[in-house]
Amino acid sequence: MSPEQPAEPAGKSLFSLQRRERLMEELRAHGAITVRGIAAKLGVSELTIRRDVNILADEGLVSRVHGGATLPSKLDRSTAAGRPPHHSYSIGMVVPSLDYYWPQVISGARAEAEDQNLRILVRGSAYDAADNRRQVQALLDTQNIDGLIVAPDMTGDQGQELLRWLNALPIPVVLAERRSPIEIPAHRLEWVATDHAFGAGMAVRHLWQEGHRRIGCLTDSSSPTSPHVVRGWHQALAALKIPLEGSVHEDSAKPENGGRATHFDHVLALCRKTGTTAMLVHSDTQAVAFVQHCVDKGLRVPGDIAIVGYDDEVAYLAEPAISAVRPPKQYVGKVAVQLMAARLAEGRMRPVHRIELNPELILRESSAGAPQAPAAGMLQVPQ
Amino acid sequence: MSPEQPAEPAGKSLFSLQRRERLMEELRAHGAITVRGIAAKLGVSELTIRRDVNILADEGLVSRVHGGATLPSKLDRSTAAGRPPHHSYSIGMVVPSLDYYWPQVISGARAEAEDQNLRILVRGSAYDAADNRRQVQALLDTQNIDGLIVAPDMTGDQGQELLRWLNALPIPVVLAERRSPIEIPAHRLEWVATDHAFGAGMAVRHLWQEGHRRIGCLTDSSSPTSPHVVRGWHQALAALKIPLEGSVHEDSAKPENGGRATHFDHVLALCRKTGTTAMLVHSDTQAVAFVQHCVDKGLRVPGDIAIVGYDDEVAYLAEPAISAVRPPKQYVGKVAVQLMAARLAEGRMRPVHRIELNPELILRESSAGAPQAPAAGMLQVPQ
DNA sequence: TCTAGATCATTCACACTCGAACATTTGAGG
DNA sequence: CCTCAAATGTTCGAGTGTGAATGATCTAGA
Repeated sequence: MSPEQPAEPAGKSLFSLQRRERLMEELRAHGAITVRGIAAKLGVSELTIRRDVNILADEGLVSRVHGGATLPSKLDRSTAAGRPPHHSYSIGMVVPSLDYYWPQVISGARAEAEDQNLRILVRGSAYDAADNRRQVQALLDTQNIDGLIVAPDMTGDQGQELLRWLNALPIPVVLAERRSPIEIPAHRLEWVATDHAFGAGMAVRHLWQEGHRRIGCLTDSSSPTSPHVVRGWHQALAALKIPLEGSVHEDSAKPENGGRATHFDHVLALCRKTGTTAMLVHSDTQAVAFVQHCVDKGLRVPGDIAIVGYDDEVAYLAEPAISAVRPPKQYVGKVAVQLMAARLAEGRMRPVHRIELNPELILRESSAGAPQAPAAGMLQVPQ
Repeated sequence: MSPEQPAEPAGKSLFSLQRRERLMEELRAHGAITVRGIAAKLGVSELTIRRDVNILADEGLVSRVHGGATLPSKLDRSTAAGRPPHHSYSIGMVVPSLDYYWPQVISGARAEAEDQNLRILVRGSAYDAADNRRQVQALLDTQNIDGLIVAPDMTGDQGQELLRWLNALPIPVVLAERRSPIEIPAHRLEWVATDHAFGAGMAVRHLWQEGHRRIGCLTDSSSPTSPHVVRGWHQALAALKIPLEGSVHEDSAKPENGGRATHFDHVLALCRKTGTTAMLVHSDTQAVAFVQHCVDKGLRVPGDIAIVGYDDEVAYLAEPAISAVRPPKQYVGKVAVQLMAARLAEGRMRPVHRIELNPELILRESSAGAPQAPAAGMLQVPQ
């Protein structure tokens, strides 16, 4: 391998097909890309990106423009405009982040919208109810929205009020990765969400099967996902008869924890004290940092401590690569659009659908094998 | 590297099938593999890996790229040629009754199957796990079933064992009006079910809004639906701050209750004692009989006692016509077939879907209007 | 409208990968 | 023990993907 790579953020080089896949993802997430930007992001030359764009344009998957590419447009006369676009409906989509997690959801939604011949308008928002509402209102005011897909902040009174407001909107609303709580009879709201509790349980069971008997949990309470992960962790511990007290459960978002390194040291100390040999770490960004910290401290992963991340955004980049629970992000977007399309087509007679999707557990190195065999005889070192 | 590391053909070299399995594992873990890397890891020559990749690519399990392989991609047009065989599938369907409730589910399933160009084979079964299994086995043996939609009995050890067996079947399985419990990690089972708890809650809230402050529940514990109805009733009482003790909750399936008339008299006596003016009656067959009984006893419905039935099979036949919660039976069948069709078309990559549908509340005469001025001494009747 | 700067297409070179033919090993059955 | 067939390894010429250089073309801004 040629190690004279220019500062490559992606760590490992991609195959051409993956590169084009990434390119399409970026395109669907942002609506347009620049050759320069993508080249830098993927760590290849601009020429390569141009070639990719040409290939994709030949298949009609993108429209070429000077300096980059956009989603296929009917204004692009180079393509064989064989289909009547006739956008029957327009859907607004408001998501809390355009950097993490959500680009893939958007990508799945865009792909499905294209199949269903729908127009989709995406807006990013802050992680708070007031801004959620502002963004939705903006879509309602300026565009002609027939339906809304949204992942609102649901915390506090503001969140509840927002839900009520959404429920009362005159257009159908689908929540993505959110559930309407039973306390609020938001009976018109449909949703599609990943069953994060199931995902966490799957991770715990996997670690149990690998031989771990003390399995901790490191979460980030600032994320809406976290409560579900913790719930799944609890349920799995109960099912496996692991006592809750004595199990490490730390929150990396608590302000009093000081610096991250300090907190990680604290967590490791707790692990040592309780005999914990495996950790489920929510947000695999955290997991990557945690593994790095462990390695720096001379701990072997997975020998001394096994790690499973949650989200699978960057888990594969770590060294060693981190096993992670992967929510079906593309499908969340896809199913949300399917729900919306069916609702728009069938109207009120269709019953309210609420859909949970199961995540997948991706096994990599960070959780392989039993917890450290203390005095394991040196096995043969063949070859 | 820890012991157990399969960096070499340690112990036993793998058979080709196992090797391809490993290859797919690595692929799932990292999204892509290099021929070189995988060859080194498995201790075989690169050519062997290339041959494996070709085999897997022919089956559409991977996409070939220069230097390795990736997960199947739509951008890979080598595979898209004649892949979708559109060979029509056959679906088996086993339901616990061909008289009550299920005919409409079957009707919805049949309609959707026709749209999707699927063949569907329906079998009735008894309400017990052993017969469920017999019927499913018969379908598997005699017909050529590509998928199974089933509403099994899930009670007791036999029910759990049945679920495990279904989960292990080599064909996709969709449960209808059943949920796989979290205790059993039946992770492959998908389902579509009515949210009966929501339906019961809707009924309670409706009665509350009509002015009732004591709302009882008459259930039939022999039905799998009943626990959910009771749960919804409980949750709604809690939300409305109606104390649970003092609320009438009777089970018409309990054997010691003697004849139906006797039991109904008992229930009415309880209502009188507790000041209950409204009842949610599960299975509207029961509701019809109960209304008849009330009328016979000279009680006015809804004047003296308001009734809401559950299921809406025959509720409209009573005199007066009974308000009832109507589960979206047609849609349960329809969505089950949709799930199955999508699963058969998309294969393993599709995440497991679990869908809840909301029922509808059909308002008729038996629950209209406020409770009448007390004939006997009653508790406070505000508003 | 014109100019400066950016973007694009073409060519060439290089390294790596692929596939075919042939050689070798492995395992099952006679 | 032998034979055959399937699986695997080796070699080598052809093919493929990538990047640098260069000149043509395009866009933005005055």
